[in-house]
Amino acid sequence: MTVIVNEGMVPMTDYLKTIPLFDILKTEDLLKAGQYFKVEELNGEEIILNAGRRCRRIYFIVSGLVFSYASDENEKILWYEFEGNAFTDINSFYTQTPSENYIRAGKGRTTLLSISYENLTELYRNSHKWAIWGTRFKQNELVRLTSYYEGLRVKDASQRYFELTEAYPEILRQIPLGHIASYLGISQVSLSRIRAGIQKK
Amino acid sequence: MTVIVNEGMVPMTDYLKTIPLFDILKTEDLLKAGQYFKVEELNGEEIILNAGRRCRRIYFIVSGLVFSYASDENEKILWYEFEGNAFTDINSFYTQTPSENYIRAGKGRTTLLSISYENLTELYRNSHKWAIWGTRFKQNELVRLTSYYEGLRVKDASQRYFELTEAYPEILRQIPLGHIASYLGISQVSLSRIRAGIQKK
DNA sequence: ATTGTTTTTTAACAAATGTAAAAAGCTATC
DNA sequence: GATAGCTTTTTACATTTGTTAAAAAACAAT
Repeated sequence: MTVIVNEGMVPMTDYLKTIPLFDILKTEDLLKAGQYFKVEELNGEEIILNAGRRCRRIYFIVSGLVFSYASDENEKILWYEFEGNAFTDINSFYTQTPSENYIRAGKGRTTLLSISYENLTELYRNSHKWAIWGTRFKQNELVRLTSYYEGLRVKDASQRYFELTEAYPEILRQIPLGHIASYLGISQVSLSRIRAGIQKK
Repeated sequence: MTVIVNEGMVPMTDYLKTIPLFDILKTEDLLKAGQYFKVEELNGEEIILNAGRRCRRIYFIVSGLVFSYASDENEKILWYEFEGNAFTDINSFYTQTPSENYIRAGKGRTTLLSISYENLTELYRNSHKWAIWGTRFKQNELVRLTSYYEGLRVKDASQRYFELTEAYPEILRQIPLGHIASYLGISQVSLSRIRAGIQKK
């Protein structure tokens, strides 16, 4: 059950300031944008976006985690995202067309900030500062995407697994191994083999 | 040998107008930016970026084609880019750190527009219009990257090969099959098998 | 504790893919 | 048109990886 929290009680800028991505903006810029953002809280593994529907919003994870998976029979995990980062279905959101993927919250409590495509575009049009933020933000997204996907091409699965466990040791313990395997682009059996150290080196 | 052509002879706006990506900008905006861009012409398979060096510029392909490959022993092809599109080493360019990959021009003649990271950032700072263009441009890049890489995860190699040959039939004939195989994420032998129709379906 | 449920590992097998090397096909040049 | 050099296909083999199924382990709950 989606719950929209703290309407007008906690200032929106307080929420925005919890997200490092907004660090380059001044308080006055955040104030200008506050009206466009929404806070919501999810409990359990709720679906945030259904395949076939247009993704209307981009989300910023205040706490918890979120993942997306393909709508084919394998339901392959496409992306996992953690606290402090942004999340959306890139294709659906930026082209405003129906999505081929699902987005779901992880177990436990998840707190999200979000803004609609229309409002974000409007923000860029109305504020030079926010437009510059937009170029910076999307640069970061490009770098993150590219790092992940080039890694998928250049590194082998066990290397990627060990990098992942080093980067997010605690978070990974909350995620079923089947999902991690899928995220790494391998089967759960292969991941078990890697974990067992059967893999050379 | 890199040749910088047409210094001051053909107005830069004429070059910029050949790139569809700049369509949303008015002539006055293009004029404002003309001084920042450079035109160059390459003959043969010249190296545009060496691994280990910082990628200083983002390129727009007026004609010809360009590709990047990893600096590991396999020299895996990471990306092919065609006429009308932008090209850079995303990690190196947007973080201004040394690159792990090479960028090279394809065979034949290649004409490129380019702008440095510093000048691009400056353009965003000086012009709200260009900053908005920047958000739009990077959105497109995000969508293109995501489409390609999600395809890599969800579709099998033969499906991707046939999609590629449908999209760029003439261009593919100029590219050695080893490169195409690498781009598709498979070995050249596997690609030969696909082409021979050994593959089921 | 014991039972039931879920997650993870193991085992056995089949299928796909890569590697290396040889063969065939092209292109260009003398 | 013969030779050399390059690209592509084929062959044979080894390895990896996925699939299915079952066993084991871990976790919850009564």
